[in-house]
Amino acid sequence: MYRTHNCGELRISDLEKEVTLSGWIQRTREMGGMTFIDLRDRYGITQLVFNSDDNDELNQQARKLGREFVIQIKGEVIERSSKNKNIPTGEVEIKVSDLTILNASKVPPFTIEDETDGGDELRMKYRYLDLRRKPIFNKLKLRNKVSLETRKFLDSVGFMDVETPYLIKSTPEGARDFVVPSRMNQGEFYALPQSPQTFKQLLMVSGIDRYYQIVKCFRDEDLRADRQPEFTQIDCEMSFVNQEDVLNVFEGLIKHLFKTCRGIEFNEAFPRITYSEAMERYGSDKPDTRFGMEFNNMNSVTQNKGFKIFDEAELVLGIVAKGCSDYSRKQIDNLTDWVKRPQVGAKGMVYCKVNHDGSLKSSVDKFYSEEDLRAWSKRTGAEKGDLILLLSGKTDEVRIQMNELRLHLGTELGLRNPAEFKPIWVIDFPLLEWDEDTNRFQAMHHPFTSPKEEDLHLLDSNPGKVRANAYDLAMNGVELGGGSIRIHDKELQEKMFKTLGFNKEDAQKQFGFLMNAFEFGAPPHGGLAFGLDRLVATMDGSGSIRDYIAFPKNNAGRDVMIDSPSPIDKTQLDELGIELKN
RNA sequence: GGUCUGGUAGUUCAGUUGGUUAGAAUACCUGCCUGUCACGCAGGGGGUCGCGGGUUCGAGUCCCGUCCAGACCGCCA
Repeated sequence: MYRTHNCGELRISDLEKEVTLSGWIQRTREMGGMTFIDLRDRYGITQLVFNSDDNDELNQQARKLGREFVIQIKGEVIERSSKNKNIPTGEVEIKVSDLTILNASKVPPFTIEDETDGGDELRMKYRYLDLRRKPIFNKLKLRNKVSLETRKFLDSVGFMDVETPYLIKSTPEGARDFVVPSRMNQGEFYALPQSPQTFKQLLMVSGIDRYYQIVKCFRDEDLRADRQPEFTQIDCEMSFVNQEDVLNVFEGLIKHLFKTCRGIEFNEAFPRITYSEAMERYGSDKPDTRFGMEFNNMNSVTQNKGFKIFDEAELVLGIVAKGCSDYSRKQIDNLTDWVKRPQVGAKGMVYCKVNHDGSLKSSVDKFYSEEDLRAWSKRTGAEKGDLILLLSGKTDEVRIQMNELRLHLGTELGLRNPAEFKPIWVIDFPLLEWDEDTNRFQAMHHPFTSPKEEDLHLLDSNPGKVRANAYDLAMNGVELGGGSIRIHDKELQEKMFKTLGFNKEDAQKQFGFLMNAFEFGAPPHGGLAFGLDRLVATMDGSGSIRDYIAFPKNNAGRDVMIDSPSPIDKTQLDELGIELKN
């Protein structure tokens, strides 16, 4: 038997017990004739004590042990003469009578402590050591809890877990596919699913009625702090539902998860905002509503006063930075430089200070009278001590730029509290968006999304104006997930493919299986998918998903621990019928 | 594909206008220390300054190229 107890459970009530413990050596402290060892496992730390007065040989052995050695000990639980209130086991220690080294360890390349000295690169290379650290372990533990509670909740409301295949068919729509060559079908390739979308719809045709799956999805696109090439979705689909039904069920899921995993209760219904309103007020389809600083349309109070930049702009937007009227010239210059970076791309920024004495000072005083500026502060609701910032340009561009500025200022001013959670449903997404590169419309969500009934008549005349039965859940500026009510009618699905520029043959070749299925009694259905990695990270107040994945990939899509991807040898290539270009 | 930031001891970092033998902390090793718990004290070892080229009397420092890492833009139905 390797252990009678773990390293986190012994208490003062266990005094005089003979116990066996196993674990890793966190630290050794030598005190002349005494040696203290912190023994660590997943559950905690227990102090071992060796004394040369009792057993000099054993004490000498203990001194030879290094960090991260795996040992097993037998001994008696005794009361400490000086106690450590910082750890749960701090009142007791083990007077060791028997010591076995189960495995030695090299000196670890970084310290296995909460505040490690290891950098990201090193931690990823030795991820198995990184995972020994409590902060990282706790992240995986939270993920486990969220995953478990998701299953409990969805099961309790009748959802059934069904697995769908990972080796499927490549489609040109959407993200790039990871492809897998087929040995038995040379020259042909499987694709890894970007999502189980079509399969879950087919399961609705099968009468599964309520499906869910916590499932890996794969996208061969560039990475970000919140994007990995393989990621996990909570993927769901329901039959005989409208948008309202779907939103209610999954608002219930999110509330359940926050309550059970974080002890946070949302008493109100999640607010809803239409896509167009979200763009007008926040310039984003995933607004961070933890703070205000909403956009104000300044066109009527800034144009036709002789300032050419504003006069020629399609849209002039203003936001208020609370209490920032005493920003120095340098601070404002820094902000201006920030919005002019290529990543944001603004041409410039206009400011107007509403000073504490009520006077107004702007960077464009030459063009605007005091009265004009009064109108600005009235329009934006700026008060004494505030700073108004204005950007102008083409509507789409200036909204994106202002969104960046708003989030930047929100961060700078400490308004984005990681302990605060503000969910918001964004609804009524456009069905299509114009793609400049291919000169055609693309599905904003995916080609199976149903148009709003009342907008159907626009599908031929003005496709860009058609709204979809599509919805996202955003929280704290993060898109947690989204979904739609799907098309379940073959004719409409065919028309959709036509609008997207598919000819009939291609549509049949790629999605014939789905349209054929629609001819055999497809029920109305819809669903939604949450990104589990993002959800867990957001619930934990973190913007990066990497630490919530046991073995993540780096910026370039590489796993630096196992060093993949890697070349394969010629024999393997030959079997697959593949020849490399160079 | 692009922009930005970084790469110096095992690790995290400092290193001034280009100028002596490249430092600190921590980790590691040795010795001392009987109530430590970030123990303490004394001593010690440890460097191809990512790599290649260039400028210079002289390069960790400047220039060019390249590799690696991170953040972002494009991309992500």
